[in-house]
Amino acid sequence: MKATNGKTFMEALSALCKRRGFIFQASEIYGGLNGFWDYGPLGIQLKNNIRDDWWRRMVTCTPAGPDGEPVQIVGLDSAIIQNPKTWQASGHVAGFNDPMVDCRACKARFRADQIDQYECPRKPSKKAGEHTECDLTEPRSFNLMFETYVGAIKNDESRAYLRPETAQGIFLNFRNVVDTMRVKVPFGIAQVGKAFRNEVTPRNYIFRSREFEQMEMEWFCHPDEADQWFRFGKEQRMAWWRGLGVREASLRFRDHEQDELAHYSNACVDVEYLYPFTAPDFGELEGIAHRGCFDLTQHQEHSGTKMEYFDQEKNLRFLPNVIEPASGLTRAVLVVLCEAYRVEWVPTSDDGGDPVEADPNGKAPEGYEERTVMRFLPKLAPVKAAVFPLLKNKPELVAKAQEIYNSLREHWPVFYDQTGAIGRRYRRQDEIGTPFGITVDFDTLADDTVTLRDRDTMKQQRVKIAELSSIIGNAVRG
RNA sequence: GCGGGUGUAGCUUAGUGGUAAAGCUCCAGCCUUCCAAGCUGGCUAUGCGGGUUCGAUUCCCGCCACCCGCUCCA
Repeated sequence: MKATNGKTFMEALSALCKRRGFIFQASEIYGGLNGFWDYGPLGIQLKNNIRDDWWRRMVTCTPAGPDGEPVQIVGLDSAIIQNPKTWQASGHVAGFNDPMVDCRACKARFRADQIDQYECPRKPSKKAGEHTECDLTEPRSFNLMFETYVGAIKNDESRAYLRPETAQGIFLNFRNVVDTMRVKVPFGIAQVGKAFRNEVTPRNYIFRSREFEQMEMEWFCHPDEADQWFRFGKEQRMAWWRGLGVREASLRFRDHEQDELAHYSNACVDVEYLYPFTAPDFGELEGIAHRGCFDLTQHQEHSGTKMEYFDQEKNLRFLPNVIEPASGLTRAVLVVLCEAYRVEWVPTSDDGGDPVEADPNGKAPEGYEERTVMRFLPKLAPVKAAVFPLLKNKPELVAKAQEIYNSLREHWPVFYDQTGAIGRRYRRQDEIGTPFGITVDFDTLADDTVTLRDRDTMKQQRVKIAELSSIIGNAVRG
């Protein structure tokens, strides 16, 4: 996929992200480290804004459920390193310590040293590998989890793992939350945090990295209601992605086939996005899984702690089923960046109309010039507004601009810039997606009005200083 | 993990077995009454390590990173 000047879209986007302080290669001065990324001053602001929007939707301002009442979801922040038995119970350790052989044909996985004891899933009468369609890989070790050692002694007893997903921390605390929060099934527990996977092939910028951030919610419900909540979660999640300003045509659902379901899952649907590097195909963005009672059962068996829930009203004791929407926060950052990035041609004359999307293969026509702009929704923009004195060598303009800047930054991340020509300052803000430019000129000193410049249309209007807060506030609330 | 390609400043590109050049960006100053203007000055680069050589950014080897295919992807 081409962008401009022969560069691919992703090259142009990652160059902007570096140039403007969104995303840097981790330990860049040492040559980097494959699969790790640092988020710069604007990147962390953007990431936090997405995270906060998810948290608001998931925890503090949940949607109404089928009965019209808001669904109940509480937050959690569990440890990255848990008792290693956690990962034995969850199934993450199994198969990691021994070389494994996969069958490409039937997706089955066998221990290499015991392969003659397995039956081929397709042909119960035959051993693995004996069927004509069997397509076995070489034995390989899968060490998807990062290992570390707890305490001073490094041995098998002290070995622990960096969590490969945040979900298990939620299951471990199911009883704690039920016992302390007066929640009733159905309810959910949401968590945002780092997860680590020693991926074979990190690829495609921040799409698949070895350290990443997840936003997961485990919804606990009665088994009879699980299918209904699965459908509900599916709709809610798609609505959230659209609410980030992602174009409808760039999103779709994809149901998992029976043979690609993970070991814990009864059903799974992916929200997929049309990534520039997968186009014309879509790529995974979020998974919504029906996990049945797999996890609570496993932890109940391995820990000996009862995970059953007792419904007082119905006098029912049962092991809840779990619906899990699991998405990558860092992947959401990538999607928002891809959606926002535009190269446009803007008319050089005042009455030339609105900016138009640039032809990736062409030069700007006569009367137009090129600009790069990040069209973030105001609620996601790292910086909400920039304040400029029209001229920096006029102390009265500078003083007034700084006064406005200082009052606005009480409420939002706001930028102040007095360097260079005013047009140059607007364009700088376009590149980081600041929705509003506020310029203090000589009229300001007379009537307390400023020009408010819109990032997308590049149009300006005169507004009272006193109105700025409500204008920006309304836009940011969306 | 396999194969191919690429590594010179923040970006885009020069160039050389012997002092690394330019434009844009960025910073400072001057100027400037609304969309990357002008003038002056400034910071900043041969991915890392070894070898050959009097001398390596240039030639050779290894590594690292990135890109493109495949592979993989709880």
